[in-house]
Amino acid sequence: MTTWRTHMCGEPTAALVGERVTLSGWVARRRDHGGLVFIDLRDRTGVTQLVLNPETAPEAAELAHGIRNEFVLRAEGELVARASETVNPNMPTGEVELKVETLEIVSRSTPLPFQLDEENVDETLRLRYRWLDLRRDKLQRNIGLRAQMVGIIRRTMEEAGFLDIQTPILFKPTPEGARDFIVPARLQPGRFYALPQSPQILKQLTMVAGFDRYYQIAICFRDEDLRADRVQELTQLDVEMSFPDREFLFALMEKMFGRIWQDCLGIEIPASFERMTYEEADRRFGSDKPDTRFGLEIEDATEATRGSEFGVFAGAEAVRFLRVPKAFSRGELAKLEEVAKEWGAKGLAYLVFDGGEVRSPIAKFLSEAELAALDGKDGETLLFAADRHDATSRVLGALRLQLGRELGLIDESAFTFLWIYDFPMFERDDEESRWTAVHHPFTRPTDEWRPQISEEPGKALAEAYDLIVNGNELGGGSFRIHEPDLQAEVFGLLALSTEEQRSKFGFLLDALAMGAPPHGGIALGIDRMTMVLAGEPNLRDVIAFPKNQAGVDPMSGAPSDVTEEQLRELGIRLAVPPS
RNA sequence: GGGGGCGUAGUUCAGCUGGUUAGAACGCCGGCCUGUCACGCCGGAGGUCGCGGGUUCGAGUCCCGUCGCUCCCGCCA
Repeated sequence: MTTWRTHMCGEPTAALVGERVTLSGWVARRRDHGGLVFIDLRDRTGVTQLVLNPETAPEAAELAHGIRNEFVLRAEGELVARASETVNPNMPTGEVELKVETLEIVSRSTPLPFQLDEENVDETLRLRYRWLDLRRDKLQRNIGLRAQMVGIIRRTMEEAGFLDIQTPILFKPTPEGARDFIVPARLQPGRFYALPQSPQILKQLTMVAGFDRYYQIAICFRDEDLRADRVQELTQLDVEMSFPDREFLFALMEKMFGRIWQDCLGIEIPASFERMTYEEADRRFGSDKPDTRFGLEIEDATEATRGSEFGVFAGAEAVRFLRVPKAFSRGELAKLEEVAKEWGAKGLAYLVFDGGEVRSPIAKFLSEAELAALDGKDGETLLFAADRHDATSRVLGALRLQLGRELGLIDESAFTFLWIYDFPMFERDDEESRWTAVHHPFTRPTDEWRPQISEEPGKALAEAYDLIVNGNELGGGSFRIHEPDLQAEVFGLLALSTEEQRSKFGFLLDALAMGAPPHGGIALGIDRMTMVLAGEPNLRDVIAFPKNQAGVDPMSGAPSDVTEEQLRELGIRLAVPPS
């Protein structure tokens, strides 16, 4: 209770009837009857109806005629029960109203650039007037959920003995990963800091420093192109522990998510999450982040069609298919083929089992035995990909997701939590014909693979894991390399010369050589977690002040030009004219 | 870097196979209204049809270019 208000606008109930109440908030709507005026007064907690009666409060009623949407008011009076026929069952405070005696216009508003209750407002406009946009129910809820979630995260980590340690924002460029945001260093002309893509190395150093358990809600910067689920500055829960144990780490995260879902949504989730190897996820779902809210799993027909007369099948490394519970029309199949081609397929072979017939251009090439092995039921369509194994995964994984959505197979109210583990250490970069790290270069191989990663880098498995919820990668982590010789071996496989290793990561190798404990951890995307929690398809709607897809903030105009003087101080000359 | 979609009052949208003065709702301005809750009623203002060019007797509509936004691919250790 302050001089501004005795209650929040969402609080008045029948229990408060008869009390003197003062509310402050925004005008959500005004209904001016010429005599009586009704105003819906809103704050973060809800809405209460104000009634202004010219007979009992002539000054306040007079003032109310000039009030418009989004004015800020302070209203004082008696909270009264509404007559039964005027109760509004659609609002939580609908049984009561504030009979205003004193009204104060605290702050006025110009006419709004858009209506707060209008749907589909152009996003540039929303971002330009973000302070208004944020007043809308949905964004109030999203930002509120996010704050609640971060509170639970901090409590959970503190209880488990993790120390919140801040790491620098101005750090060293790390050209191995995403593109860096670069910051010129005025005190060191011609040199640059980089904004961290993640505090990865620094958190490892806190382990070498003996802090044992570290966490941080860290902002990470990646200068890459944006998507609905990707921003340039992301917030992550960054966690690291010494003498790590995977069961301990998984259980801690499961406890944290359990609390978040319970407190924020009132939903009980499994006490421990399902687990799946990378190989199994790829085999069954064609993805390393499968959405397991629905089936439609990929089936394999490689062996069944090995000797087929259909050359495309017989000659392919893998023949795999989706068994879709629908007999598609020719037009639908043409569209699906377009999708398959977008994902790199040359075409889309299919068998439609429809009314006792098989509709398909390829059926005539398949033997009775082959058809029998595929076991098509009436009303089904089998969609095939025949190619290298990874290509069939890509195509069928994408088709599966699209069909899951289109055919309504996804239970939108469900949450499926899933650990994926046993990731490969390396993948081949065909363009540069070298190995790159699947997770990052500091990830250790599994104990089994440790002695032999250099012999078969393409097969080596990493002690790495991802957490997937409803097909969204919420984060991932690994156990790290704490032995300088192993780290050097991995750097070598990644085609980093000894000189590069020293210049880029010398401090890490030095640290590992001075008593580094085994350590490992995880990082979870706070923005994406909020997205899943709030059921938002777009990351920007869970971030208070996001930038658009071009990395521009329509509100402030950032990024912007700097003055000649600023550039001169930094020793920088532009090679492109200022836009 | 590539592909798809969108761009018409302040806002959300309609505008047909090219054809008179580009409409509606909300918002805004003026007036009326004492139980509304998307209050109601009467009246009014408000448009570079993103921008440039072309085709045509005539372009919001067709064509070319361009800009902006958005979704996706690439990219994101």
